[in-house]
Amino acid sequence: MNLQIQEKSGAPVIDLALDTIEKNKQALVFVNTKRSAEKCAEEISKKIKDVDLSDLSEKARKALSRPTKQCERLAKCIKAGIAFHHAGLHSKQKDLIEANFREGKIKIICCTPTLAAGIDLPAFRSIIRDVKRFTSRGMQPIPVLEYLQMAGRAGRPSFDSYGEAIILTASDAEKNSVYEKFVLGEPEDIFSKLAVEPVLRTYLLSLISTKVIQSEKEIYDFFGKTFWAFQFKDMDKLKKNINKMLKLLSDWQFIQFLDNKYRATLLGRRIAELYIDPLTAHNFMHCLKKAKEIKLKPLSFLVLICNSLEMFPLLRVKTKEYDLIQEALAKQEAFMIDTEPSMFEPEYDMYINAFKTALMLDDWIEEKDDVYLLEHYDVRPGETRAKIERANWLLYALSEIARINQHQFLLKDIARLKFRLRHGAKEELLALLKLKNIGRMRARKLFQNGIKDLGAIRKAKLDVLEKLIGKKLAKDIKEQVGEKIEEKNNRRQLNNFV
DNA sequence: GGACGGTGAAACTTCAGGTTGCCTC
DNA sequence: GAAGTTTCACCGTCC
Repeated sequence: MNLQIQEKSGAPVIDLALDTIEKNKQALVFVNTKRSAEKCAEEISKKIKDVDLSDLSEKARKALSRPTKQCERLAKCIKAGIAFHHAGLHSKQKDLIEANFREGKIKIICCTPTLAAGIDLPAFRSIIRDVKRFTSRGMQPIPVLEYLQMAGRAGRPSFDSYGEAIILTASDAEKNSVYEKFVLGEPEDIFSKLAVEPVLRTYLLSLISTKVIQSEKEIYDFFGKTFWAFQFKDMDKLKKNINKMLKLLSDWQFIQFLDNKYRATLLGRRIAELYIDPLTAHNFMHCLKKAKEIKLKPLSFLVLICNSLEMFPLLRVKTKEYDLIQEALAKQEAFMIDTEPSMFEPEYDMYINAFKTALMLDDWIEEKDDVYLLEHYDVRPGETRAKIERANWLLYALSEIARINQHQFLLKDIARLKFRLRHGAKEELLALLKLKNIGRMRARKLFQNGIKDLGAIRKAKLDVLEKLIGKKLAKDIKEQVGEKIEEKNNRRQLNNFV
């Protein structure tokens, strides 16, 4: 098909976006980095003059209690009916963008592959600016499967009879190769992930634990029927891999071999239930043994959990901050449960990244806000939330492992940390945070005004509370601490403020 | 003559996203 | 590998 677009800006992406809007249609622009998504949206929005979505823009700006630079930038774009979308956005902002794109208010979304799959957000055009992405092996073409996902966003069944998927290239040569690879090319074969060690050991333990497979024969039979075996073909090598994992699981005492049957130990069963990598569990156990000899603080636990595969991808220590992080690490060394690898070992990079990630979480529980975290760690609200959730799960797993291994003295500390992590608050707010509808902001406000626990709420005058957190909420928390407030008001359900 | 501001080239820096789980402290 | 950002030299303008 021949597509003629008026050249206006010198940048094909912008021209295409403007053309789409002129046709009164919508488009998704796919780029390969978060930074590019933001920049691209910004550039397009600069060209738009006659649109003013101020209300929507304000909503996006105020999604967090204090707007980050990212919020400001997004708000500016949305004002012109353009948005960017990537994993760094807060979920409130993602929802806002998606909903308003569906409604047709937002015309263009510049995004990373977040919108390629999973979410049903069709547009008239899919504009694919980048078909290469940085990987550990340098810049690599994206898989054909991924191209198909992006292209598949084009064409809204209820609005258009067809859609347009457009790849942008820089030269004729590139145009031809891209056409051959993506448009004419076959999608890649799918490869079984069972071959990856962490996955294999996790499933092996899980299957033994649930008694799906117990004898050696059953184990081989089961895995022999998997897609992995079908693809891999070499059953001897397969058995070797399985045996290696079985030995590891036995050495770690997660399984036992009795009467020709593998059985999960109590510990192994719990680990399978927790669904963490047995290696992570083993490392937790190994480190907890040393816990008694070390003066522990929240950061100790945070580094321990960050230093596991489940926390990937970790925050990266950037060239400029390398010395700073290293210095911080040296200062905290005495509190670490994990043994720090030597600087010359390959694990050191992961360790220092884990340490940085832990520092970020440590600042979060010291009530630092998103603005601070973005400036100091280059971590965006969406990414922070994802890390917190993951850390929460791992802390739960850690406490379960501590319990089973008779480290009862640690349970309280871990539970407190978990609670603090969930709320992003200092220890002193713990009592107030137990109230429904009271998050770190409101709890801090109450605390600063001398209301420091549930008893203080009981004693506090209603009008004092009302001034601090509003009428409805004041009554609500009074009732939560067991007082009855006479007034026939509809009780409104408020969202949790975390 | 010096402060200031705009411009552009060169030097650096950084680089997607998704899933798993439990209950309460 | 390349986009995006930062840095810095250079030049013109204004007071």
